[in-house]
Amino acid sequence: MLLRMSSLFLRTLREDPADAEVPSHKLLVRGGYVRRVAPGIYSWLPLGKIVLENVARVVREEMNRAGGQEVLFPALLPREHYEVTGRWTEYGDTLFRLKDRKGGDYLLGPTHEEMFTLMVKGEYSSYKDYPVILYQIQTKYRDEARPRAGILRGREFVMKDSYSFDLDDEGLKRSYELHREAYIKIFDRLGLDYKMVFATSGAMGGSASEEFLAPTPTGEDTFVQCAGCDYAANTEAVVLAAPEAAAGEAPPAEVLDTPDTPTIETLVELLRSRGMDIDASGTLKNVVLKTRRPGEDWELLVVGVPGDREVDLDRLAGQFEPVEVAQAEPEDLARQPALVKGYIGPQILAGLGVRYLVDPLVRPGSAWVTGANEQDRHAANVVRGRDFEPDGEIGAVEVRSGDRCARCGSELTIARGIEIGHIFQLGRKYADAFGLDALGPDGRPVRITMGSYGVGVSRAVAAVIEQSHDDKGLIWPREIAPADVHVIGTGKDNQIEVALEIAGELEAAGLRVLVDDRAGVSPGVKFTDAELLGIPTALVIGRGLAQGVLELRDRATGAREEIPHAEAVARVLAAVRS
RNA sequence: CGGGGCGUGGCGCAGCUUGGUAGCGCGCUUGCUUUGGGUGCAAGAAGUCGUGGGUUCAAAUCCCGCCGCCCCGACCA
Repeated sequence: MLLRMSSLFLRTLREDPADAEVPSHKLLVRGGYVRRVAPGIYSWLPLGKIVLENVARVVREEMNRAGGQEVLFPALLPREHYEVTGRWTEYGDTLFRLKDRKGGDYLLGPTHEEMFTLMVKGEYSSYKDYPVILYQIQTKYRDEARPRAGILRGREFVMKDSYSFDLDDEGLKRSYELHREAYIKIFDRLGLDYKMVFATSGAMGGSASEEFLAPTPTGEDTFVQCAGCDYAANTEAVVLAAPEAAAGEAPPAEVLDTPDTPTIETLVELLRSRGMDIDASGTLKNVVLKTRRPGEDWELLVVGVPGDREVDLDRLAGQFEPVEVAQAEPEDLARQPALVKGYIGPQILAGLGVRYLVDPLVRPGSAWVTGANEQDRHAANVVRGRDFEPDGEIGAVEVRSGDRCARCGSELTIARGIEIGHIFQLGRKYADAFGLDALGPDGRPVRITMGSYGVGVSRAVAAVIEQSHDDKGLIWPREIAPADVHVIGTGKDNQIEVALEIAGELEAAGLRVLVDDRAGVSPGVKFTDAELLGIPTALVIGRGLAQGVLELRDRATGAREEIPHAEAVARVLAAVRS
């Protein structure tokens, strides 16, 4: 490949576009890689298109190596299949919907579980056919409430999604592992710094799930990582070390008169004034929420957390998906008069038929001061497992920097990252919806179990830039750079001819070459553009040419070295292949 | 959807307070100049001032409505 800048469809900008905020957006636009067409919708110019294809190529190679087979579904899909799984309605406003001339409903695919499931159902029917992994690299659409950050979060984006189909859980696990390994290779090759974080798709779903996050301050996902081991988790899925179990058996629960103590703060203050050794972390706060399945009524839910903690509604929402969670309103509480605001305790919840979940920090056997379900009264020594039994545990507390890792006990820190990949064991949700079975060896149908795996291809381009740029411009990792080497001819003699000559030799040697052969453009402009464009290696044919000297530059390190003209091709090859 | 900001040549902006018919930088065209860090000089091309209405002799500028865009939040398989 040989690109000549004298004819390349490229215009670089000296100023940041007014609508860009994050580095990847600014630099992609300034470097002439992309142009905005509408909010969250971008065109890719020649250099950008090359980079995008490079990322897709890496993804494709690794998916094929993992045994995946590439297919391609339409982006434009009929409503009916998404009706079967309920997603036509469940997906809400984020789904791009449209009508054809006959008034038929269509959508622009946000993800293609339905289509893959149907395709497999249509072709395969025997257990001998399985397992199988299919994938596509396709443009996806989501009508985001607020697209932002340029390429990072658009309404149209390129994504690789793959799906595994297995006969049993063991097979699913293997397919999941294959993807995990493939993703590691992909993101390594893309030159990304990334973390694999646990991202359980919820206490409700419960299947294994991990996200690949590229840590950067501009990321939208919050995760925790451990200072002491390699544990990392999405804040939705984080597991915190539970506190030490109290020694010995707690005395029987007792009810205390605690007038005017509707908040944890006032309660602790009162008890301390009576000489009790207690702080907020020894109290059990019970927060009333409500949940709603799609199309059903709200139900009350009480969540118990240590009194010094806040409930993280976002974290809960992620785990309840697609069930909605919200703070209960006074009128919701009114339906359960036994719940006395400010004095709610878990002791009576089971009797009321109100669902009660606790954060794992509320350990089995732990003793608490909590509400007595009477105005102005609290109860002490209320023990989980003795005086109340929750319906389950759910990570509910707002995670704090300094919380302890459940695995090694070290401190956790909170960081931000861009989600570039996600693998998870879907299970039989879609197979059930469409009745995807294989006929087993015993002549009976076996329900197929699926995995779902995504890589944000266009997003990865932006993520790479977020992690790899400086104040001068882009710094591409070799594997996805638009070219291997940028040959720059400066000067008024025969530098440009020599540049073209060397560029031709480099191309013949198998390199992808960008050559700056623009006449009448000053050296400063060429250097500045080269730094903006970010090709990893540059070869300058300039004033030293008469003495047989060229200059080899490394974009990432800024290193420059004078090399003999005669060795140029060999030296560039060595640099590119290092 | 709530809060904030902004719509003026291709891009980035000034002009609006105090109405008089549009300007700067970048880019683009032509000529000369310069050639290792965004050369210099000169001459040019290019704008329904988001949109509709109103006030006025006169509106980019004042008034009202609408539309759009950006940022923060809500939202985000």
